[in-house]
Amino acid sequence: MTTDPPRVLTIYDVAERAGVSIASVSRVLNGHRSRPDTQDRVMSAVRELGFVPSGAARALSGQLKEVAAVVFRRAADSPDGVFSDEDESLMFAEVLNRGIEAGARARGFDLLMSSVDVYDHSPQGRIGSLAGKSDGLILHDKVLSAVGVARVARRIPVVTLAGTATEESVNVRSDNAFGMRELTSHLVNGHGYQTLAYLAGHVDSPDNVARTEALELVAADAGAEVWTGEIWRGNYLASGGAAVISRILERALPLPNAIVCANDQTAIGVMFTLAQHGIRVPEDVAVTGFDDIPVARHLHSQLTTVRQPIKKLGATAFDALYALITGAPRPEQDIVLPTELVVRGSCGCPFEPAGPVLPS
Amino acid sequence: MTTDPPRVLTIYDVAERAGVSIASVSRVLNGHRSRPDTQDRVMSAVRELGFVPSGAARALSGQLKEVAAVVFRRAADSPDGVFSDEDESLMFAEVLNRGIEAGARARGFDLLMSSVDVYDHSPQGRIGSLAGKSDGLILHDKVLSAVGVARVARRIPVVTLAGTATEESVNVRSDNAFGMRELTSHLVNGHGYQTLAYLAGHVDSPDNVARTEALELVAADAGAEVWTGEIWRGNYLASGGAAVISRILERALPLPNAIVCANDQTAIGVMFTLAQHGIRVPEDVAVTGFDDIPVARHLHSQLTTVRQPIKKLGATAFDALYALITGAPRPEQDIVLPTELVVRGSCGCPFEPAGPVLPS
DNA sequence: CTGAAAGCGCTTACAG
DNA sequence: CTGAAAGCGCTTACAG
Repeated sequence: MTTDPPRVLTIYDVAERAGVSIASVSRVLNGHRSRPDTQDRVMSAVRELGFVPSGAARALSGQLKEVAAVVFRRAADSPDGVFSDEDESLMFAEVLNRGIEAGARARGFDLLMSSVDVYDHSPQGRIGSLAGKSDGLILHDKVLSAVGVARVARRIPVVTLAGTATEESVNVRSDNAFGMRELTSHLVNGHGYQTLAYLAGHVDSPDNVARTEALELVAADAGAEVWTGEIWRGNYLASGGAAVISRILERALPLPNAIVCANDQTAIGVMFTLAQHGIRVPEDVAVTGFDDIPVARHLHSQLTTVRQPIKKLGATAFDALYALITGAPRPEQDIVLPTELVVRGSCGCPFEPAGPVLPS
Repeated sequence: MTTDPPRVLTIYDVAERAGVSIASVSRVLNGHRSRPDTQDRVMSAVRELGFVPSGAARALSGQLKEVAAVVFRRAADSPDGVFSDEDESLMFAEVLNRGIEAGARARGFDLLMSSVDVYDHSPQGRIGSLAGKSDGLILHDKVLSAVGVARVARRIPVVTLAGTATEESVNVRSDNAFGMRELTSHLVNGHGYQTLAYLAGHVDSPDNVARTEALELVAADAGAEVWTGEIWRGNYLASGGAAVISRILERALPLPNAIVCANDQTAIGVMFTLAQHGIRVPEDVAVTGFDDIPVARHLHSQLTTVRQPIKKLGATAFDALYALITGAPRPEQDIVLPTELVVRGSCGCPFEPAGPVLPS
């Protein structure tokens, strides 16, 4: 019946109300052994007061913050019209984050999300600050160099996605080589295509390297040509894929039998630009993707691609981080999840949509 | 040249290395007055050591955590096929979050993102924990009841989005009434439609209430009928819109001249289901949305809708929260941003796409 | 099982 | 402008 002061509550208030010491309150709150009636009194006091412990104080006393920081790159709004809100479509990174979220939720962790601009070449500051606010870091592809990762990983647990494992950090990726081998084999052996162009992602990303190599290997085996090089260089974005095709067509360069895109997003740009020029997929040229992002099945024509278990990749990354944080048995340094070829229409296979697709 | 122990660095290490007291280190780090040479020595030590201050300790000493928590609802995967990864498309909430992020970035804040399941009716626990880890909360629509908001807002700064302002919290919303009046007037006065159905969102959400009222008012003025009621009740999701239309058609109930959807996402489901049944938009029935989410312009037919400044809404919410946190002059309790009618083809207007749209 | 007390790593009056 | 010291709100050996 007394009006409590609007001051923020501490464990002392709870202790006073429950008639016990702050140590007991702390123990009950953390589920340590204590007499049932002590528990009751503390819990009642907590409930009546609406007490919420200070995360900062817990963390300072050596407890976990129960926060994992996730860092990813976000494209600045690109200037060119059509794909200018490319970053506003749900792509790979977003699905990945949902997977991480699912993993985090299961452990009662919250996620500190931090995007760094594509053009920010020294996100060290941001990442340092995140390290101070979290128990561990999950870094998407291309956020930090291997050296940068190694440095940060010495201070705080780090898991990279589609990166490279270091001495101290764990990497989670999917089996790019397997997926690309299956896809390439389908194209050259299944369809008999003789010329494949590889529309690359960031040339130095491990994913991109692995995909190129697998493609070239299988194609060489089957005696098919692979076109690569400067002009076929994209950036994992739809706008990049569109730009490459525009350039090719402008210069009236020949098209291959199939354009193998580094990822689905690139394929979206490619198919769009081809359509603009009246070039039909797959009749005039086959196009394939990589990832199987949700929109892939709503495209025209429906995209043949390699499915990565995107959400699972995210959840696995969190689990690995959690193991690192809690000092559980160290997870493998390089965790590889399986991929799967998904044949739809854009490779030239007859394809009947399994169900209705979104109106478009 | 000595190997430092792998122990985590503190301000004491920096002080020792710089040959000053920890107080001086703290001052330099926080940009307070100090002699240039003190600054230099401290900064050098910080750099050489790679020191990152403990967020927990700063927070415990009464400093800001520089973290804002954002809570939003996320639909659990719905069981029905077509829209089952509805939550995997970039919709309203995601764009809103990007706006919040932009605002936060400008102030050096990080965002603790936390989604609560649609069916979680007591997210108190999660929200309590977030309150302990952040300087303030931004709550999306329908996360907490007004009473719940009021309670939390007594402990920590709170800004709600599309909610209701309380004594302690600030609300940010857009001008639903204005937008809906414009839209309705366009339909009844511009097109002369006599019957409008309102496909509702969550019946008790303030947005939904405001939209219904505005619609009914303008329609009544023009002598047009508005159909509402149980059968026209949706849930802001595409699957909800689809379900309503399916039911209507199953029972062979009549269609109105125009279906005014509570939001764009609902309209997507509506247009999809109409198309399935061979009913043409806008020839057989006009359809409109609300929000102008990015995909709205890629739909067939292109959606006439009311544009909310979604990103700006998010950024404004953060700014209001920041004002609350820093004790700046208190922002208005109810901040209202303008809306704008966007006429495209789905209302029956002749409409020539301004530019190319995504292939589909 | 419980309480008194030290300690986590910072910030900030308070003297100087 | 600088340093010694108190204090932020918890957790956890250490005694009892």
